Amino acid sequence: MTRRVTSFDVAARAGVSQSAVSRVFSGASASKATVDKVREAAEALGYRPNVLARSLITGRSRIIGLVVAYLGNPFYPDALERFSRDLQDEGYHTLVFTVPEGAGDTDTDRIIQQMLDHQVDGIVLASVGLGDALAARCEAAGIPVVLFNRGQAGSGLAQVTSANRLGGAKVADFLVAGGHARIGHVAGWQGSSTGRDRTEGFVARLAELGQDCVGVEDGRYDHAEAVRVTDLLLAKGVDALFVGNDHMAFAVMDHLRCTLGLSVPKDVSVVGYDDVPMAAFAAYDLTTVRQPVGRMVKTTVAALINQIEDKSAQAEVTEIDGPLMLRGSARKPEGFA
Amino acid sequence: MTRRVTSFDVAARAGVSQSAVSRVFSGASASKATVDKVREAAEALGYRPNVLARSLITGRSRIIGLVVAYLGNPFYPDALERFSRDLQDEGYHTLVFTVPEGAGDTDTDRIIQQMLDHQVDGIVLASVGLGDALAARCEAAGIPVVLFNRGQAGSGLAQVTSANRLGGAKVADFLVAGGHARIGHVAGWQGSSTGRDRTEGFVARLAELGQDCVGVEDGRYDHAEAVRVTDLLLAKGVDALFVGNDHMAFAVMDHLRCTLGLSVPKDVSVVGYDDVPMAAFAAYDLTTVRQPVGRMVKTTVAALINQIEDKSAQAEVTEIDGPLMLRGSARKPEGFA
DNA sequence: CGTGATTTTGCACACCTATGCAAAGTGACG
DNA sequence: CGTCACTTTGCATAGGTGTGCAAAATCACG
Repeated sequence: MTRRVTSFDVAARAGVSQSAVSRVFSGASASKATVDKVREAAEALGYRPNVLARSLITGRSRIIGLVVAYLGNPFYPDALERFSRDLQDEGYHTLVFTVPEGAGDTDTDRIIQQMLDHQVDGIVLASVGLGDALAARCEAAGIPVVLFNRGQAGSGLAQVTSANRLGGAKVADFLVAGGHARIGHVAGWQGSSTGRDRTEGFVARLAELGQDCVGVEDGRYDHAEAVRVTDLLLAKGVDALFVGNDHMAFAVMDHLRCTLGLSVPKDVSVVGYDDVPMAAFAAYDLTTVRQPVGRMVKTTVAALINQIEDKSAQAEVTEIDGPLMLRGSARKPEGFA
Repeated sequence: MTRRVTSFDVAARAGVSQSAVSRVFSGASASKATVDKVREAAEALGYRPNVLARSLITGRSRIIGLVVAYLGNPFYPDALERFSRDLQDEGYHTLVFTVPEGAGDTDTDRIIQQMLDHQVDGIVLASVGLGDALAARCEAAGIPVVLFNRGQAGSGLAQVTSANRLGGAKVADFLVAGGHARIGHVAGWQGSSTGRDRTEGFVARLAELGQDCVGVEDGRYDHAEAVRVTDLLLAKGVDALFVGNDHMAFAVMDHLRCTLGLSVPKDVSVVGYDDVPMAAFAAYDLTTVRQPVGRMVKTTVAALINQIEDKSAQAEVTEIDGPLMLRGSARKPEGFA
């Protein structure tokens, strides 16, 4: 195995100093003549700057830590793929950390520690619960953090979500317009801001419209749990269900149709949240609120890079609106916009 | 922002030399007394070794590059999650690279280059086509590579797949035992070894059983394409379809049931390949060959680490057998084992 | 206690690049 | 040509760790 070719080798061949080589490759000023000589020598030798050495001295690794909890919900692989792509386009790379199923603060802290070890320039926390200690740790280390698809009030951290309250309200409007009289809600995990916000927006709008929600049960973003609480709501005689995310909605629909032999939307209308690709599959054809992943990711990346490049930048809280996708799993009001 | 605490700081406080600190943290030999002093000082100062500096000098980054093409097929997020976890357990981290949809060799090469730049200790290529140049490049750079869920004959690279030929044969056995007379095949992309192997195993076993395959059409692992060729096969009057992976099978089933109004499995039996979590959803209840992701990933990780730690290690080619999961999308032969 | 074998320790350097600083170079203008 | 403003260049050092080498310390044993 042959030794790596270094900037000194290039310098020697080009007849300049090592600094000159460094300057050419880090985009600092240099005369046309030098640039040409260096470029040619580098080409000939197959030189590439050593990223590690560069990071060591600049203190910037151009690596972003992406923490993600559960890829079983297809919303996240989609987001992950886009993060990787968008970050690549910006010259950054993605170090992925998965936090184990029932991870406590200890695990999260260990992961944060590992990210600090790798000197990541920024962190995206995708939908992971986090202790208060975290914000402080990152603050101390001066590492920008953006929460993706989850908020934490008063944390002072930047965050990007969809307009969850508004989304919930849209569903309420839609179901009421559809003439549903007994509406139930399989909520997203109430320990998460997204879950709470969707529920709040939904219930509040129902009230505004003069309807009571027949029942709200926490489905905890879990298949089995969603099915269990669906039965509770059915016992109350619901004719429509707003389910906290698509992933649970699939389980609910399967349960209604295949286990109970009910018809969707004839017996029960079902509305989800996320608009994952699968929601458009004919087997489900799920009416759902779209979370605009693409824009959410782009916004997150922009916010992160902004913070990285300008440490004094404000931590912004962004909500991105998404449309209600009208499909076949819920009765359609006539002429509903 | 306070300066990082270095091994010199710890050394000073512990009253030893910097080398001693280094030795303690890199697990080299040291006296009990030194170890204790260093540990205590490090604890007090909150010292953590600088990973970059360490990597720079050892030439080992403890980072694995994971290249993945398409996360829309839920098989890959599952694998990705497991890779991240298993590698974390082994003290490695995962740098994710996504290769754009219609990427040519140029893109792949650029990605490889970026991984070399980051001095990854090893590379997992998950189901990505690759030019011949690649193997040479990695060979030259001395970086171990393992192909995951795709093989390349004669590349000399290590690879881990499921027993695709055998799997295809199992499906043939099953469908014939089920009394199907006109069997068709929506093949996985024939440009990939997995696609070809499954098809070969399937067709060969059918022949052994004295049956002709009514038709074989390349579905290219793509929804729309799978649907298109399904129509071609239906025109030939098939009563059973073996589909090259679950992801396509869902599209095929949706098409058969929802667009054409056919019954699965009454009119047409459908069998998939992968056993992604969704295959067990009641809406599909897909009979399929399981790819044991867990074991495949563990095997891949083991093979990779083995190669990293012992550069002279042979590049092994491993096939892992998985069972046929009997569900409701295909007619069941009586007493089929 | 003396001697040789073995372990522990510190010194100094290597890994490879970026950057502050001062010297050298370039060009403009009177 | 002289002066000044400005750009380019090389020198030297920093960034934080691992490791070969030789000196020092420890241990075993007669």
